[in-house]
Amino acid sequence: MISLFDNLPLPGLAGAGLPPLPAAVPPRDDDGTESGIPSGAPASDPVERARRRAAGGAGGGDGSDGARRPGLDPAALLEGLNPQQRAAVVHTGGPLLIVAGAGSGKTRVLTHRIAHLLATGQARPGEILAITFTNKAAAEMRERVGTLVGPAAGRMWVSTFHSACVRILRREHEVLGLRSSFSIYDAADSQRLMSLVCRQLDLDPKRYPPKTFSRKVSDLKNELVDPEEYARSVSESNPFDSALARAYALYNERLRQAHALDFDDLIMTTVNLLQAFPAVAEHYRRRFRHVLVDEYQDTNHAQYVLVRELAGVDRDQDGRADGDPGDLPPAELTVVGDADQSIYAFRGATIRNILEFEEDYPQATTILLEQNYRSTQNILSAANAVISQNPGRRAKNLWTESGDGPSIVGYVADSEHEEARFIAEEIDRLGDEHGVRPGDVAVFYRTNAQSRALEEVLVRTGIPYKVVGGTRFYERREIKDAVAYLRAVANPDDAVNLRRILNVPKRGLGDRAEAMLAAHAERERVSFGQAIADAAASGEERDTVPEVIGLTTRARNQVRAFHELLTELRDMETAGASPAEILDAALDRSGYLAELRASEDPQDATRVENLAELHAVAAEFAELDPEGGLGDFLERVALVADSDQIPDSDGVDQGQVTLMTVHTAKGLEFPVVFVTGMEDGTFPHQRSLTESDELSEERRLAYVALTRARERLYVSRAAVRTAWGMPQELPASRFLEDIPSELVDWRRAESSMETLRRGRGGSGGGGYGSGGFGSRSYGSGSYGSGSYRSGSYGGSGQDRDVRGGSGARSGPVRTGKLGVKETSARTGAADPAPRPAGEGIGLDVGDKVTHDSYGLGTVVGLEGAGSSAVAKIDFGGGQVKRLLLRYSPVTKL
DNA sequence: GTGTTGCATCTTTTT
DNA sequence: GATGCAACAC
Repeated sequence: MISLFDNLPLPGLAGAGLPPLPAAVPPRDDDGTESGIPSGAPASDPVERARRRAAGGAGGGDGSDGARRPGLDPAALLEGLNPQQRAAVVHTGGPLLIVAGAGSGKTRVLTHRIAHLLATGQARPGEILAITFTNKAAAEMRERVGTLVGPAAGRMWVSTFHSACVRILRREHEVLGLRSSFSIYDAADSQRLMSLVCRQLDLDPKRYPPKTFSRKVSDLKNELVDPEEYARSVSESNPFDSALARAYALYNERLRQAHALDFDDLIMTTVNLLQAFPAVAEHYRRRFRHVLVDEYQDTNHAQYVLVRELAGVDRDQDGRADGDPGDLPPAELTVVGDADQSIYAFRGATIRNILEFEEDYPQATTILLEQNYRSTQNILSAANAVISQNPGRRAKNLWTESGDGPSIVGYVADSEHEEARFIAEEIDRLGDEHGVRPGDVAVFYRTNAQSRALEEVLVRTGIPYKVVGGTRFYERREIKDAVAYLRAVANPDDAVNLRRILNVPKRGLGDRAEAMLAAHAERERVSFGQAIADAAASGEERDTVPEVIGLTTRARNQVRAFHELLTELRDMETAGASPAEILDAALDRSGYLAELRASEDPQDATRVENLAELHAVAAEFAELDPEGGLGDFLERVALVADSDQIPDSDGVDQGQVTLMTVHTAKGLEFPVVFVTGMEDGTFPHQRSLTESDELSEERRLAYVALTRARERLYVSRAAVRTAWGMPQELPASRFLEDIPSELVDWRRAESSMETLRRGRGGSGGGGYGSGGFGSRSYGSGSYGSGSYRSGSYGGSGQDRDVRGGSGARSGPVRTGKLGVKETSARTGAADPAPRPAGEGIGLDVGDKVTHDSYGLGTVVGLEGAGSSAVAKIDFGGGQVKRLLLRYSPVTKL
C-alpha cells in the first residue's frame, strides 16, 4: 500500500532554471483507493521514514534522492547557526512559529530546516511544500535548498501561494467545470469585467464606481465570502451594498462563463475545492507532510484557511465523512514571519494570523530570532526606535555584533529636486571616497510618482540607475493587447480578452458591433466567443446557426476576418506551435505591429520594443521548457511581479543604483540605502494620517525601509514637494523624530523656509504676514552652491551645530507627537489668528486669504475635512493652488 | 465609427 | 503632469 504512495510519478526536471510549471504536478490516484490506506506509520516518524526509503527504494528511479547525497550530514547543516536558529532547524513535532526579525537569517533557517528534514529522513522531497509570496523568494529558496541537497530539491513544491493554487486548480479543473486553459485575470482585467457588469446592471458609475466594486469584491474573496453569503448578509435597504451584492454575483457568473479566475479566486477556489472534495484534499494532505510558509504576517484570511486545509489541521472538526479520523495526522506546519514587517494589510493581509498563531495552534512552539546579521547597530537602533512606537506590539529587539558603524545621515532639502541632487552628489562622493559602486546603492520612496525627480537628476549626473516597479511590463497596453490575443486563442470563451482585442487594431468594430455581439451571446445563452463564431458563419452554416442581428454587412465581414484570424492562430497551437510563434503570427496577421510601426508617435516606437521584449520572453520560455504550451506560458505571464525583475545583488560590474518603493524593497538588502520623502503626508502617506491602524502600517513600512540598509543609511525629506501638479509644503515625518538624535548626523537640518520663519520671530505668533519672500525660495537657485553645500562636505563640527538646533525644527511646523486628528486644526503654521469654532478650518468658498509666499488669494474650493482638508485658492494671475490647510501658512482675512 | 477635446482623477503599496 | 474616459464633431 505504501508503495502506491511512493510510486507517485516524479515531475520532470526539464527547465531547470525555471520554476516548475503546473504540468509537472504528479497525477493523482483518485479512484478512492487512497482513503483506504491504513496509515501504519505517521509521516513524522523518522525511523519509519528511513525504513520506507530503504525498503521501497525511491520511486521513479530517482537515484539522486537527497538523502543519498554524500555530504548531506545533518550535523553539518547546523554549523554556523546561533542557538535559536539551530532550535528552529531541528524542531520536530508540533507546529512551529519562527518570529524572525529583519535580517535575522530567516531564509537560511528555512532552507536549512528543509535540508535537515531530508538529511534526517524525516521527509522526502516530494512531501515538502514551501510557500512564499513572491516568485523571487521562491526561486531563491529553491536555489538555496538545491545547493544544500542537490537535484532532489526539484521534487519539492516551492512556490507562491498563487502558483501553488494554479497547479492544483489546473489538475482539478474538470471537477470545477473549468477548461484546463482557464484564464487568469489580473486586477485590470477584473476591473474591466466589473465595468461591463455594472453597465449591464445599469448602475450609475458615479455612485457605484466599478473600481470600488472590484476592490470590494477582492476583499470579500479574501475573506472567503461568496456572492450568496454576501447577499444574505446585506440589508436590502442599503442601496450600495445590495448593488454590490448583485454586481458580485453577476461578476462571478461572467467569470465562470469566460472560464476565467481572478487573482483572489485562485486562493478562494482552491479552498472551496479542498473543502468540497475530501478526496482531493486528502490527496494533497498525503502528499505534503511538511508545510512551510514564509512571510506569514502577510497572509490573508483565505490564505490562512488554505494553509489549514493543506496541512489538514481542522480535519476532525469539519467533516471527514469517511469516519476515519485517526488516519492521517496533520502535516507539520512551520511558519516564519515578523509582525513588524506586515505591510500588506491594505490588501487583506491580517496581522492577526501571526499574532495569534499560538492560539490557533495550541501545541505550537515559538522561536524568536533577534540577532541581526545584516545591519550596523546604529541602523538597528534607529529602526527599533521607530517601530517601538507602535501600540500592541510584541516586544522585539534586534541586535548585532557587527558594531555601530557610521552615523545615519539626515538631510532636509527645500524641494524634491534638491533632495535628489543631494542624493546624486552623495552617491558620487561615496564612490570616490569609499569605493561604493552604484549597484550597492538603493533609493527608496513611498510612492512610485516620487521616482521622477530622482530620475531626472540621475540622468543628468550620469549615474546609472534602474527603476524597479512603476508601470509594470505586463500592464503596459501593448503587452496586455498582445497577451489578450494569446489568451483569446487559448481560451475561446474569454470574453474580457476577446472584447479587448475585437477592435484592436481598428477594424471598424466599434461599440455598436460589440453590443450586438454581446446581446446575441446573452439571447442565445452562448459565450461571447461563440457569438463571434456565429456572426462569422457563412454559406451553408448560416442555416444552422442563429443569426446575429443588427450587424451591418461590413461589420459582419470584419467579424468574419477576425474570427478567421483566431481560428488560424488556434490551428497553429493545435499543430504544436510555440507561444513565440503564435505571438508572432498574432501581431503580424492582425496588423497590430504594422500599425505601431507606421505610427508617428514616438511612444509607439517604445511599444514595438516592448513587444520585441515580450517576444524574447516567449522565445526564452520555449528554449527552457520546450514542452511548455501556450497555457503554461500564459500562466507564467499572469503570475509575474515586479520584484521578480530585481537584479541579483552580486553582479560583477559596477551595477546600477536601484530605485524602488519600500514595498518592493521588502526582503532585499543594500550596503547603502537612501530613504527619501520622509515627510508627514508622503511617508507616512496622507491617507494613513487619520487612521491609527494605517499609521501603524506606515510605521512598519518605515521599519522595513530602515532595516534594508547594511552599512550606510540616509534619511531625507523635502520641505516642498510637488504633488498633483502643485507644490505642497510638508512637515518632517514623525518617524524622523522617533529616531534618537544622537544617531543622526544632520547634514542640513531645516529648510530655507523654516530657517527664515524661525529667524523672523519664530514659532510663536504672528510672523506670518504677507510674504516678503516669494515663491523664489522654492527655486533651486536661491541657495544652491552657497554656504550649506560646502558645509555638508565640510567638517563635522558644523554639522553638529546644525544638529543641535534641530530641536527647533519641529517647533513651527508641528507640535509634538500628539494625536493628529484632534490637534490638526490647531497645529501647524497656519494659525496666527484664532479660528472660528466649529468647522475645524473655518474657511468657506469665497473667503479672502493671504499666504506667506503666494500673497492674497480667494478660496475657490474646499475638499476633504479635518486634518486632510485641502483648499483650492486662486492667487490671481492664473495661479490656482491646492493647499493642504493643515500645513499651509494660510490666513483668513 | 472614428478622432479630438476637455474633464476628472489620480498617487499608495501587489500576487 | 499624465492618463483615461465621456462628450462632441466629423
